[in-house]
This record gives sequence, C-alpha cells and structure tokens, in this order.
Amino acid sequence: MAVSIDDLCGEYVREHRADIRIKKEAVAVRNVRAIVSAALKLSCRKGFDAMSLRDLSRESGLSMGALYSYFSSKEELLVLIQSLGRKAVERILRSHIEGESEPRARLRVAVRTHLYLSELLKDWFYFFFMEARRLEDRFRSAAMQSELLTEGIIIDILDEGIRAGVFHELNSALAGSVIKAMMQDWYLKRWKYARRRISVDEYADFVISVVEAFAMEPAMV
Amino acid sequence: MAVSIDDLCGEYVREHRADIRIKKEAVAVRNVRAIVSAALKLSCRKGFDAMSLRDLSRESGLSMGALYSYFSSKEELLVLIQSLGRKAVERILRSHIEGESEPRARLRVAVRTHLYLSELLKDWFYFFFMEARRLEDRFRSAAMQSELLTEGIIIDILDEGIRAGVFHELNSALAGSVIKAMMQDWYLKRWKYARRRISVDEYADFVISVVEAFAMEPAMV
DNA sequence: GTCTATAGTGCGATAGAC
DNA sequence: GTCTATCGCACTATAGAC
Repeated sequence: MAVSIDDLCGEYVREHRADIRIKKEAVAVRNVRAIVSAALKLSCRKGFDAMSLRDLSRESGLSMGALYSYFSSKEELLVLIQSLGRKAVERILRSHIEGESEPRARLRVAVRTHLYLSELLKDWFYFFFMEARRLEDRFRSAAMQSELLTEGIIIDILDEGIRAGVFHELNSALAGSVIKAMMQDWYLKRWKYARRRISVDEYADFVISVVEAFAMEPAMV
Repeated sequence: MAVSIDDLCGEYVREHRADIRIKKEAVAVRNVRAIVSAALKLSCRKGFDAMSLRDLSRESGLSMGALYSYFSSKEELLVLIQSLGRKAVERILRSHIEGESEPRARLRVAVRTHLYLSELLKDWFYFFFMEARRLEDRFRSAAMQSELLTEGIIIDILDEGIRAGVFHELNSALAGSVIKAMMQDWYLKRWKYARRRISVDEYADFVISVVEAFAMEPAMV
C-alpha cells in the first residue's frame, strides 16, 4: 500500500501544474509537501482556524509570500488538503476491497483496510473530520458524500451477505453507521489508544469480532 | 429528567454570583442563557474560533460591552460552557444508573440514558467534542478525564457482568471504547440520522442489540 | 522563486456616556 | 446594566526588491 504524504502531494502537483506558479516540479513537490505536512501538524493541534499563516510559514520554512505561490487563499489551502486526501483514500479503499468476493472476508478486509489506512494517514483523517464544517456548502456536501460513501461500502457488503445467507437479517444502514463509528474512533481518540498501548491490529481484531458477533448467524460464529 | 439550557445557566449564575457584575439574578440568568444559547448555536455551525464576539453580540441581543459583564475573555466563555455542561451531564448520568443493580439492565440504562441526554443536549455534546482541543492544557485534561469517566461507567458495568457470569469473558476496556464510540456517533452525525429519519429510540435499541450480541453468552441472547 | 515590508481588515477588549 | 465608540493588535493578502 504505497501511500504517504509525499505521494499525495506529488499527485497534487502533477494534476495542478497550471494553477501553480512554480516551474520546476521537484521544487514544487518539495514545498507542497512541506506546506501540507506543516498545515496538518498545526491544524491537528489547535484547529485550522487557530493556525495563522505566520505559524505555517515558520513551520514549513517558507515565507509568507512564498506560501501564496502554492495557494491563493487560506480557504483554498483547506479545500486542497480535504479534497486531495479524500480522493486518494477512497481510491485506495475501493481497490483493496475488490480483491475479495466472499462477504465475510470482504467485511473483514474493509474494516481492516480502513483502520490501517487511517493509521497510516492519521492526521489526514483527523483533519477531514474536524475541519469539514469549515468548508463552504459545495465542498462540505462533498465531505458528507464521502462519509456516506465509505459507509455505503460497508452497507453493500452487509446486504450481499444477508442475501447470501451468511449474515442474518439486520438493519444494514444502522449497522453500517455504527461500524463506521467504531472505525472512526481509532483516529479521533488517538491519545486514548496510545496511552493504553493498543495496537491497530488489536483494535481491528476487536472491531471485527464485535461486528461478526452481531452479524453472523450464531451457528457460523 | 429536568435539565435544559435554562437549568444549567441558572445553576451557573448562582454558583458564580461573585464573578458576575450583575446584581439582579433574574437579569443575569436571562442574559447568561441568551449568551450560552447563542454561543452554542454559532459554534456548532462553524466552530468557536470562527464565531466572533460581534456575531455573538448580534445573536444574543447584547452589546459587545454587555457581554463582558458576564465573562472577561473569549477563552473564559469557552471554559464556562465546557465545564458547566460537563459537570451537569456527569451528575445526571451517574444518578440514573444507580437505580439499577442487575448488570444487563444497568448496561441498557447506561446506553439509553446517555443517548437520551445527548439528544436533549445535542449542541452541548457536540461542542464538548469539537472544541475540547482549543482548551488550555489544564482544562483539556479535564475534558479527557470526562471521556474516560463516561467510558469507565460502561467498563465497570461490563466487569461486574463478567464476574456475575452474565457476560462472557471479553476485553472490557476495548468494549467500553467502542460502545462510547457508537453513542457519540448519535450527536456527531446528527445530519445523517436526521436525514434518514432515525429516532433516538431506534438508535438506542440498535446499539443495545449490538452490545448484547457481543457481550452476552449465546445461550442468554 | 523567494524574500521583506506593508497595506488593509476585522478582531478582542475597554473606556466612558447614559 | 447597557450602550456606542474606539484602541491596539494580529491577521490575510500583496507589492516590489532581489
């Protein structure tokens, strides 16, 4: 699963060559990386609003003026980080789940992949959640669609499993919601799980066991 | 369960008579109510940072100057809302659970009471979660303690039930975490459940069914 | 491309009239 | 008690030197 801040920033620069004033790709990627990395770090501490561009300038090592070569307003920077990361996450999540066909295995892979991905990109996921309401309407609805999309993947798997008789009759919409809630807790309460020395694998195993206890026919557990 | 914004604000005024410059209690309660109510409304839309005191002045109907008769800085207003609401919530939650003694009933009451309370005080709960990281260290650690306290209530009930043989052997700390996560989803994703016309009762029943499927011995489900 | 310096804005907070 | 008026400051954003 080759995905990191570097990869995502490289992808962004190549897709937005026209909007960025910097000609050398290597320079652009390096600086975008520094900016996004610094912005995530500072925002996750105190929030995007509380982060001033002076803070961002200091943390990223670029001057105020240089920052504006990469985005044209603070709002645009917010949208950049949100949409860039989200698109990448959706793509990766989908590609991993497609490998499995049997519902029970698909459900396990979906939960585990989501947790691994959110572990790898903790700051991004936290940022998506906490800063989504600061977006303008058109971008916020994209964020809501994204919440529903991830959940929809889970719901589809559950419905498939019910039809196949692997899972018993259950409210798949509500089940999808609470499964998503459990997965989100991993990156929303990092401090708690870190303090208790719970690994992402332990957490994944536990969530899967809860989900299966509820969804599986007793005879198959 | 007599608890509302009015009750909490009245309680605050009586406890902080010394700090508030207004002499008439009736006036003070009315204005504190207007301020807190407006602050919650505005903060839950765009965040506490994004809410200016001019916005708050407009929404509450008090002038900038008048606002400063009730708090001495924006930071103090944040702490006021956080600590006031949180203390009240903890007290109410504890008092309701004490009524039950049998582990299974206690668990059901704990989940249901928490959900009802978060329904009644949606804005407060949302505010606690989203604005906690803006607090100074000493206040933020109080917020973290509160997260652990609510979760601790659940964990204690689970441990009791395991000892009594009502629940099977399970990792009660992890179970407490994910139960808390499911309960929190109710007020963190209000837009989603409202859109789907899910009532708090439906949600409570569902969460309880998930928890019991996992925690109960198969024979007792 | 990146810098420094600064323009222009809106903020939190306060003083003083009523 | 509450208001209006205003202060000083920190912010976003930009202009112009290098």
